[in-house]
Amino acid sequence: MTKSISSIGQRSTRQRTAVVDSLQRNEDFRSSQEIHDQLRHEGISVGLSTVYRTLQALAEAGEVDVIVRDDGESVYRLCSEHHHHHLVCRRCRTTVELEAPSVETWAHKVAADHGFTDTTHTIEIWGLCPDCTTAD
Amino acid sequence: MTKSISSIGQRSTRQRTAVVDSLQRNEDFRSSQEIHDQLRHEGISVGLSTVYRTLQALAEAGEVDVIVRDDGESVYRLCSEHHHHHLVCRRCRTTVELEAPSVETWAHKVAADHGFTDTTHTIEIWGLCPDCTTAD
DNA sequence: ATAGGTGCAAAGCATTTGCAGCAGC
DNA sequence: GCTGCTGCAAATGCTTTGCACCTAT
Repeated sequence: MTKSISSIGQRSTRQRTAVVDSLQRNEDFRSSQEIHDQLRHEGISVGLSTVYRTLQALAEAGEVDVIVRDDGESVYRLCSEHHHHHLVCRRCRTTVELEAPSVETWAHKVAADHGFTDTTHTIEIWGLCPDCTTAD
Repeated sequence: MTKSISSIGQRSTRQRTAVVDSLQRNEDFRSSQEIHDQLRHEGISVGLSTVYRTLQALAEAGEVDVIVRDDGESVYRLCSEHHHHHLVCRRCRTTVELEAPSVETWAHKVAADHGFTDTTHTIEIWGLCPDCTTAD
């Protein structure tokens, strides 16, 4: 299970394990800095650059989902094995994972119709979750 | 026609006119810096901060579309009067404006199903346009 | 005349990078 | 012991801000 995760790099280090562990214990998208902070609070000292480098490697290896928030900060989350999208609370960041075969199909069809190749897409839905709606 | 554009701020200045003009003459998404560069090449001197401030104001007024690129840079484009999405060439930035009523519906429905309120969504499709595909 | 706008330079942030030291293998 | 990994600090790149000057009204 941790097997596939350690598919990045050639060595298993305390730092990488810590970052991956942190990802595994969290459902929502978090930035490098947030992950770094959490580790620090847990008493685990890992350099910020190492966190960045690790997340980057994981993203390249396809082990994590990356989305760029409206403010330009990149946030990461371990992803399930297949493509999906998210419904995110803009206040508390609660995240619901969505599957949308019909939208996938639509995206590829539309792109193909216009002669585009090698397509990818970004679909994110933002809103207020039930709790935050009530909290108003 | 320029009327609605001048809806930001209280004064009509050379600089704002220049930025809006530049937007009107371009179909694709461009960053503040790119717009600033273009104006400079046209011999129009406008401070970079002014470009940023103007685009920000336009975005707040809903006059332009903003999307955050994968690298975290914000890019702007005058938007038509209604909600829509984009198919963008990741190499040359050619942009096709899309309308997708079915996807709109899907997004709102999915959000509502999970009890989310006040929802918005981001849908961008990236790929290589026909020209750039051929250029390989 | 008088606020709102502008421009510069400095500050802020997230992220990347160079390099010397450290540690898996 | 070699090589990859780490961590610091400095650098980078986009964006924001403070502040004095300018200018449309």
